[in-house]
Amino acid sequence: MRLVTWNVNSIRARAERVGAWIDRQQPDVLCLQETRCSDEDFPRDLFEDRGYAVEIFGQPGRNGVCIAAREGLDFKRVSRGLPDEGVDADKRVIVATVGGLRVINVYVVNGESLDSEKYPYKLDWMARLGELLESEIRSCVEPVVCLGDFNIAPEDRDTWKPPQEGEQKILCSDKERALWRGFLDAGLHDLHRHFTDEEVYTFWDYRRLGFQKNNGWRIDHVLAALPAVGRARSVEVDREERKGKQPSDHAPVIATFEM
DNA sequence: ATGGTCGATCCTCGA
Repeated sequence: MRLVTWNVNSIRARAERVGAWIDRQQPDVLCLQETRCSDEDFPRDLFEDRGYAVEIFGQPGRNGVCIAAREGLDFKRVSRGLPDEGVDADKRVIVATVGGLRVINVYVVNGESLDSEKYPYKLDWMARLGELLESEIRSCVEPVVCLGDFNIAPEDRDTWKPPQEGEQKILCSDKERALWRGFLDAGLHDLHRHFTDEEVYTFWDYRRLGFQKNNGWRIDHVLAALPAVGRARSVEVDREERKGKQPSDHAPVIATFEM
């Protein structure tokens, strides 16, 4: 089972690259973030023509998530959004049982900076995600996997430019990292760290020649609860996909499971 | 020393 998370930064702008990548990499389940597209405008054919079913949760212009899965893997119990959200809430999470896993695909709030009003929103959103995760882990019969763009570098080695001693920076702040550790305390394991101590990045800013200088961040993660950790075999970042013409600013992360 | 992008949408905002 090849399970993928990839922030594509617009599914319509990325359609050609996403299609070619699927053809090469043959994922079984593909969790995308920042589709940046209304459900009405979503290019379903991109997936369906390749033999994938797709469940979408989008909004015009920003955010938006989807899960595509090889036909036959059988989507069940699909849910959209965090519990008790209004209809106008950001479209940032979609959950489905597919391929024998409980898959929680998330696009965590970026937060912008610590003095932005988006920062407390991020902390609150993460706390509410934490409640969803605990509830899924507690109640779900299938092994739980939560993957996506978490907009968190869990440790200083997960960014090219860690904060100075005593400094608080977005994606690295004590409060963000405490919420991240809360996910781990709930029983989830960071699969990348489960397999390796390697420093790898998943995101490089388009600005300031981020990729050329390897000024990157490891902010796209695959978290797995215990039964799924036992089935996990590898986690790889497809850094090559960040190269070339019109790449997303994030690389895909591929986790494999023996099911 | 500094700034160097991209995408969607409206000519700015968000990342």
